[in-house]
Amino acid sequence: MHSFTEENYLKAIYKLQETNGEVVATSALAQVMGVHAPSVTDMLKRMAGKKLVTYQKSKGFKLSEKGKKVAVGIIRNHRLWEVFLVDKLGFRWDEVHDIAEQLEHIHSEDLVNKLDAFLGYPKADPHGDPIPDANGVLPKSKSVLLSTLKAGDEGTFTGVTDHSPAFLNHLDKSGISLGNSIKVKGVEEYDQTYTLQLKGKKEVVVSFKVANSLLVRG
Amino acid sequence: MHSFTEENYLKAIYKLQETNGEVVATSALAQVMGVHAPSVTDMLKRMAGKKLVTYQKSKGFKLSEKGKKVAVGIIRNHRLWEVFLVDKLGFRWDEVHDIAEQLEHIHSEDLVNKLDAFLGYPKADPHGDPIPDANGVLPKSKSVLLSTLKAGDEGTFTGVTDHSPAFLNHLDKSGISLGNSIKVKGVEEYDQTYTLQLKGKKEVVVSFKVANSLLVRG
DNA sequence: AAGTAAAATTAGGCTAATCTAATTTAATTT
DNA sequence: AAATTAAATTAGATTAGCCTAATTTTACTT
Ligand SMILES: [Mn+2]
Ligand SMILES: [Mn+2]
Ligand SMILES: [Mn+2]
Ligand SMILES: [Mn+2]
Repeated sequence: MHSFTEENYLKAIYKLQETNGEVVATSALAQVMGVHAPSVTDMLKRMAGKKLVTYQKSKGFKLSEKGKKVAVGIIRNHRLWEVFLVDKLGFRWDEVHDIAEQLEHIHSEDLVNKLDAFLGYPKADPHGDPIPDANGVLPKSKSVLLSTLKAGDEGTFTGVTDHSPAFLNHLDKSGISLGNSIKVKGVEEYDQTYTLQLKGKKEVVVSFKVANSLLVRG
Repeated sequence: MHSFTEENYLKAIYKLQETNGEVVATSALAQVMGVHAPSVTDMLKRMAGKKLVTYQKSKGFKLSEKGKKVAVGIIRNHRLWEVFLVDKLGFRWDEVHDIAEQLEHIHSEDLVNKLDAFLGYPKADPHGDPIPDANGVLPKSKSVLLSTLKAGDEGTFTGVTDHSPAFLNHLDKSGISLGNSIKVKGVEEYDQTYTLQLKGKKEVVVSFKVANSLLVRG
């Protein structure tokens, strides 16, 4: 079907469109793919030939409907495998991403759907990212960054925007886990340090850097 | 690490050495890999450069210790994934091979060992093929072909030598499953048709072609 | 509007893995 | 032992995905 490389480009373009708007720049894609700009131009021409992206010379490009479908499929695979690795095999949430990067490219509709059933049709992966259903429908998130809350606000910790092992480990050490109820006790004026009250646990102080990578739902 | 292609070559060479003796011919490998002879020569030169095979121009080649280790690792992956697909996801034994051909190339020691534990350290895959342990040790099989038995002999059905879905489906239809106790009631002189008594079940008649693809242990 | 800086593309090359056609080496037959 | 056939290798191309260096296009300043 499609090569791993194509699938990785599609996924990268999808995520860039999600965060940076419809049209993607060659340089931005080169950066996230870890290749140089001419390689992207080259690849995009081939992908445009296969109708996976719409491409206008020097104007940028975006996914076609077909390309979007493939991208969402890969994301579905990735997140379901992450759930498997954590829930069934006992991996920690900071260990699974790289393995899922490989597993996401296994081609079998049947497999991913049976895996989905085996896992009990999870709605989110171990990092709180929503899992597209078999039709490619991805629930719209209602979460906001913890850094947008003020003293007195409350919410539930639903996800992270930084997926690095370093950050995830830091959260573990701080005793903050997905699903925790969080109340903002105070925000330091000077450096925006957050003092949090975790439901039934002790208070935790987190930097702005951390607060700015945590998603909460009111 | 190694490319999928390299891994597939290594696995193919390993299996050829197992059945056809130490030294493998270019043409034989080309045949099972589904490529033409010059491609094999080419690939072998590269693999010899990486010390995965020992190669003497026009004399044939065999796996190095290093190459053998990689091959057995791939086989371990393949067979464990097949167990997962059948035991956990509910696939039939005739459906899993192609998916396992993909899964076997996932690179993670940690993953395969956790999978092994999750499955309860199975000794054989759904087709009865032995699973190498984490050290690459592969139990020597004590099974023989059903076609070598005579009237009155008994045994347990432990594996197949033909892994095609067509054959596996045929066995299902005949009501013959892995682990069944089998007694040879008689062998037809003319065409070597076998009449079998399955423990607690009705008699089954199978052709020589079938008897010649079934492994039994005395 | 012209000049400069940044972004994108073109041109030309490289490697892995494949191919076909031609040639060489080894094995069999007579 | 010579002739023939079969197996293997060499020679020369191709494709996907990448690279660097050079050029062109677009965006931003003055
Ligand atoms: Mn991930
Ligand atoms: Mn994730
Ligand atoms: Mn198999
Ligand atoms: Mn098998």
